[in-house]
Amino acid sequence: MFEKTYDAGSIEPRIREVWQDAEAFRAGAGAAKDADPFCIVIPPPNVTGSLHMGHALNNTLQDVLVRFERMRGKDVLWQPGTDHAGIATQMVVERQLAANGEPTRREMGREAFLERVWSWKEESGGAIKGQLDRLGASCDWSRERFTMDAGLSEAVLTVFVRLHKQGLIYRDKRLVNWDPKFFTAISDLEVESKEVKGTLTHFRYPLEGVTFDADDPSTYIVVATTRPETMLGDTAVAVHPEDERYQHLIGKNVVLPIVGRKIPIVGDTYSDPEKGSGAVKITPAHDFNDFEVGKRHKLRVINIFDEQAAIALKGNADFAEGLDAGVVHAIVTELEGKDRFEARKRVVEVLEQQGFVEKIEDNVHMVPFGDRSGVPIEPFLTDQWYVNAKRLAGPAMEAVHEGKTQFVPANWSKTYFEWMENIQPWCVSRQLWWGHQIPAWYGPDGKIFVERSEADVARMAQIHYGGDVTFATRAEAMAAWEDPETTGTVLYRDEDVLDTWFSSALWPFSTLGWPERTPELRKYYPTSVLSTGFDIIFFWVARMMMMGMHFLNQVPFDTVYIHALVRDEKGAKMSKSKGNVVDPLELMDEFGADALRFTLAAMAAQGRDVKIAKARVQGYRNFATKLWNATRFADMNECRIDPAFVPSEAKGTLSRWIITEASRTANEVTRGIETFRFNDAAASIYRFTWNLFCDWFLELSKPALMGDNEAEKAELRAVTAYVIDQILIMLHPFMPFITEELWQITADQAGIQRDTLLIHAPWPVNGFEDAGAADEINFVVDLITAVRSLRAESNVPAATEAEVVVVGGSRLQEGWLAYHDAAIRRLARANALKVSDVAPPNAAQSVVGDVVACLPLAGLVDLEAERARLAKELKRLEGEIGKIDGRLSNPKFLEKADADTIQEQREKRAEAEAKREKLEAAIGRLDPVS
RNA sequence: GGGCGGUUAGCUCAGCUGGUUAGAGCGGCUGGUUUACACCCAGUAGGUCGGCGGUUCGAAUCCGUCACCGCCCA
Repeated sequence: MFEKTYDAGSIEPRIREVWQDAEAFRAGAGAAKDADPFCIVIPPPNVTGSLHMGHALNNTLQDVLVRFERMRGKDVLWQPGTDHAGIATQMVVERQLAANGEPTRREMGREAFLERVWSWKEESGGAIKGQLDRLGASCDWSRERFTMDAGLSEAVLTVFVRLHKQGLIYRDKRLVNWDPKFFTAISDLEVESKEVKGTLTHFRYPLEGVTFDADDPSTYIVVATTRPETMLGDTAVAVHPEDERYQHLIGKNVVLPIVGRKIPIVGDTYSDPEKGSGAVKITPAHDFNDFEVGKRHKLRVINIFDEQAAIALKGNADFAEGLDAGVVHAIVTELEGKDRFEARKRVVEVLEQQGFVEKIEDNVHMVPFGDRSGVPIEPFLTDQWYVNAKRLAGPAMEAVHEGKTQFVPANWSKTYFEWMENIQPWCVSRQLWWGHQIPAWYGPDGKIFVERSEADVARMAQIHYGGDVTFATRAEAMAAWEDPETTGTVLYRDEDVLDTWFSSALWPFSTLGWPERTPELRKYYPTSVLSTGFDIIFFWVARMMMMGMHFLNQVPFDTVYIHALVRDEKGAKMSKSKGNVVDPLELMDEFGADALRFTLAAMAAQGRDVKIAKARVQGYRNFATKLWNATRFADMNECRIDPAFVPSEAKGTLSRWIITEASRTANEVTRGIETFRFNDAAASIYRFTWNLFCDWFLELSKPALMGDNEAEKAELRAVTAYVIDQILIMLHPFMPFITEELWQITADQAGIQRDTLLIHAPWPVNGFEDAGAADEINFVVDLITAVRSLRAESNVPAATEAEVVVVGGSRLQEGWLAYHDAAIRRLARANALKVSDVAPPNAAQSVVGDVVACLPLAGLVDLEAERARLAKELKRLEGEIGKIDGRLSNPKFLEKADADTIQEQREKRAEAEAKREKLEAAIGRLDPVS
């Protein structure tokens, strides 16, 4: 039964259950026979995550697509799941341990720790699933996957081993972005550069063979740095080869202060003569640019830090080489173990005392921060595993060039290409425990075995070494290798895990069962659409493209839809630290999931940011209520679904008009969704429902519904029920809950059984069109609007009924007026509707198309005001006619514009001219007869 | 420094391939207990489409340029 008001909070959980019981989201549910497949893989949210506005937007849009295609009868799979989020998850659990005062990760050991993470995952992970459910996301939860589950881990293993055998994964010693808080490498995409107020310290490096004199610039060279402490690892000074100031010094040495190392002055274009002194210090172990300079000049690479970015010079052979042992000892005593910031201070102090500091300036510069840890990243020289991304990028770029995958909006392909063209080797190893452990084993001779399993490794190792092969932890293996007593060969497995994105890159096919050749893989791959934010193009889209092309030789998806970024009302990016986060869960609590979804869809215009405003959500909540009440009204008037009703056979023009409009709307909504113009689709269904169906159709129907023409009444009732059904269908992808609920209620009221739930109801095709009916109803609508306007402007009290006289109507129009007499009188608040050849005296007048609506208001009309109003309208019209005349009298326009346009302008002019004449006549009538 | 995008009503935004009287929602104002709905109804005000220049018969729409704002990459 119909409750008085629509209550989203109580309806939504019930509808969710209905879908669940019907397994309505299951792959292929509701599909037509031999249907085309339609598949979307969800961008896997972090297992630690909770629903934020970006998720809400993205998943709403995906759900609109998915529900739409499902209703069109396609075989739909929306594949859900989460990723394991290496660093984030490990962090969460470590924090929990700390809060409980439990042993740390290192204290409890790898195995115990991983157990903890798993049990955390089982209990608290994946909260987002319930939140997506709340939103109405119709993913096939029975197929839910997790990047660490067995199947996906198998895929990861297969990919790693194969890429390694193909030479596309390799181990290398390079500078990485090192996170000194988490003690792990991270990819450059996980680094955020931020502006920081720091200092620029200018050092004087004395030239070799001259006596240093701070007052004599010819005895030293000035270098400026934002990171003074790294000078301990300097191995050169670079100047621009064409810089006249320094040319004579290239090839000479300077003596590094404190350290005493003699390091060369090299000529390299990296040094910018315009900047600072034009000379720069080169620290290959601690700066990416310097590393390149170092390679070009074969400079030594001296690492001065440990993994916490604290000074580590004790026992550091690279550092000690070529230095006086006493000096090394002094430096170690002074600085050993100090972190980089303390060391910075101390180094500057010492150099200052010795006169080596020329000046220290305030300086704003960019500093790289770890996006998870929030600490400055340290370029750090380590052994890591790399993917040869350049090789994989080729086919991935080619596929987009050839249009096999299309970006929507197309512009984003630029971003994709830009990154792909400049792609760097992808560092995939992470010094974490939570993740896919790298399938690489090390032997005592430095040999590395990359295989799918320990058994495979054992076999290969036996061939390589002969004799027994056993496995141990890294520490144990190292000890065994040192121990002369050891018999056989001891191997240990790489302790590191893979970047989470490595497994995410396989998502479009690993979730479908790859490397098994499953039926799902065959049916749904390549998937249809990938929907995501632009910030993920590099992280994910590009990598899925690379992996998909490499391993399946097919693109992972036909279309990449890039949605807007959600911002707050003022357009600022939402972030917890700014405190401007709008919580979608709260919005759903307050206004319902349908309202939130509709808002997001309506605001998802392409190429724009989405600024979420509460008032907007409220407005669409009101829309849901409006629909609810309209349906309730229809029910009160016994507008019941009539299964025998055939819309194309409706007789009344009002019926034929609204059916025409409904089918036009269906076309618009269809096109909107097909072209990812969600806002257009949403606007279209909104306008139809509220402004046409509720405001006009229902209002115009009222007299007939109240009247006693039973045949007419019966048809209107059937039409009303039919159109409501159409609205429910078209609106369902946007507002699934209220529509499904009404689908049930209306069926119950009609005492019929629906063939399917609304979620599987067929989408409308092949529209009905009766343009003649539209002419008639539009005439009536315009007339009513004009009369209402006249009343308001003439200050006719709402309660007063006035007479309406229509002047100059054709026979046809007079017929319309007679037919709709009751409706017009009702909506225009008229006690009589008359037709006349002459306008009554002292009437307020308004030109409606080719007739004039008159409101005779003896004594009530302010003639001056009326004249002014009509004159204003006349002026506007004359302006318009003038503009059109300008065009039509321009020979070049007639020559160059196409025939249709010219014809259109002529028609417009004729219309305007006719209206002008009526207006002039109307003004003439206001003059007292003289 | 390189690239991308934005600037349209008080606010938030539509306006696709040039020809519209430049639209919507919110907000404002006026008036409303009409067989649903005040989360409503009716009416109404409000815009030199950021500036300048160009292409064109015709520019909010295309091109250039400047200004301001935002984002991405160095």
